[in-house]
Amino acid sequence: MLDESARLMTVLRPVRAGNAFEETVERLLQAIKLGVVPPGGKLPPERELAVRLGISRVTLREAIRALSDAGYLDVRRGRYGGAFVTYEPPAPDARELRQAVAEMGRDDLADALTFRLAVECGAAQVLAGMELTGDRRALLLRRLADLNGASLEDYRRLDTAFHLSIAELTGSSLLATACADARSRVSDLLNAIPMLQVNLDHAAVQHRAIVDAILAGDPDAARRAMAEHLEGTAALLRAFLA
Amino acid sequence: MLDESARLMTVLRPVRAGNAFEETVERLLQAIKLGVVPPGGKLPPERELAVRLGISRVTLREAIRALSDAGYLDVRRGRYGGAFVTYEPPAPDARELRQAVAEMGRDDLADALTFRLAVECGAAQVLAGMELTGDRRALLLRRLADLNGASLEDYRRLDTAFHLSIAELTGSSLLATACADARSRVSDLLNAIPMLQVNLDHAAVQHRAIVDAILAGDPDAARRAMAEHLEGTAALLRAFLA
DNA sequence: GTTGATTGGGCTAGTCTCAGACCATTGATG
DNA sequence: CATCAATGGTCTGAGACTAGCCCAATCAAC
Repeated sequence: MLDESARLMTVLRPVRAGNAFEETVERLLQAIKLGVVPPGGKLPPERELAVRLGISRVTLREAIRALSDAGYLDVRRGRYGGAFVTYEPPAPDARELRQAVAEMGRDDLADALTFRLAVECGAAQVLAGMELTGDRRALLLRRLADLNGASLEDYRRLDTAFHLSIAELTGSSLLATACADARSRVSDLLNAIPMLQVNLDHAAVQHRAIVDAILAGDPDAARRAMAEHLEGTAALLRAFLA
Repeated sequence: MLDESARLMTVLRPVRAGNAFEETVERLLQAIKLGVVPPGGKLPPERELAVRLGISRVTLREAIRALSDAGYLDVRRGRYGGAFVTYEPPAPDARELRQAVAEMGRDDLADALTFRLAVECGAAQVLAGMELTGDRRALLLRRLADLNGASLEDYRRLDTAFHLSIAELTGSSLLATACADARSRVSDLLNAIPMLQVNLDHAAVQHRAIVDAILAGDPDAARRAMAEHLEGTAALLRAFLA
């Protein structure tokens, strides 16, 4: 896998991850699990959502039906109806963690963690190297404050929001997409990690360091702080698996 | 675009970039332009390639036909036949550069450059943080030597090979894919930049610094060297556009 | 030469997906 | 209580895509 053929594997990979139905289910699940549409929130109307996703209403409805059957959504008819998110992240549980890893495969896990480390550090570095308007600085600080004031129930969702905001603030939608993808690949695993106060305290310090480095315009420090933070959670994951 | 709806735009984006035919053309073009299949080289047989790309042979043949009509491929029948790459990167030309940027849009260009900066710096950082076997160290050095000994004709292709090797060596196929995608988005622009000896000399020094930092296991230095290198080519691009 | 393996070229029946139209339900509003 | 706008539910005909099969061309090996 070290020779020229590695590049063939990379570029000549499947054009599509599955059929339209499967890919749509995956995308909606990403929106739900990342908390883009929070519990109790409503997806956009079918007609609008189908246009956004670039698929037909029929296919979208099949996907919504599947997620409804699986208990992620509650679909209601009539005006002020819609598809409401009923999914709440399960309580952290080391047993579920081991199962989730088994489903995913250890190689894929390593791949996902490496990918996440690279793109999130890259985003932090890039953002720290940009000149930021007051608006953007304020948004970053607000996300940090939201996270620090979060209940245990909201913590994961606001943590996601904080991390994704860093990528979004770079203004690169490709980078934002990559970070969202990276996060959703490890989302189930992160949710399964018990939230101990010690870890939350460490995370808060690290989050603060990341924001400080970005606002100070220090790409090196931002990269280092983000790397330290992500390595921390990756180490937690590995610890629960050993 | 700074509020919650940014995440809706990111996650609820089109599920598919186009139909199977279009996506296949795009993928094959990526393989050709990145030099994964070099000029004179042959694509895998249709039956095998269709399986790899996860599409039907009919769709693949339509794509090959389109690229053949456009002059990228020469298709020959019979045993030892196949689809041979005839495309050679056009000679650098500032006029073509301006046109290529116009086709792509300045916002998309900024997006692509930001994305590339983030993922390639991330890859360099991650690789520098790993323990590398002798094999892998040797491969990296060989890619560097190949590049330094390249003719002007081969330079771009071997430069691509060098950069992509860094991502591939991390072992993360997600990261390798992201870097290949980033590179192909700016490939036409890079090809249009005149290759002046001064710039090549600068690049050689920077490539050396990147490899040294990676082999020394210094993620910070690797990130910094890669950022400096990429900012250099980005600056060249911007200069030719101003 | 003849042969045979390999490769592109082409056809068909069936499935997936789509666009668009129309129906059914709901609940705020007058 | 009647209305009506917004939303999910359903159907249909057309086009895209696929799997599988067989044909045609080429050329090394015998």
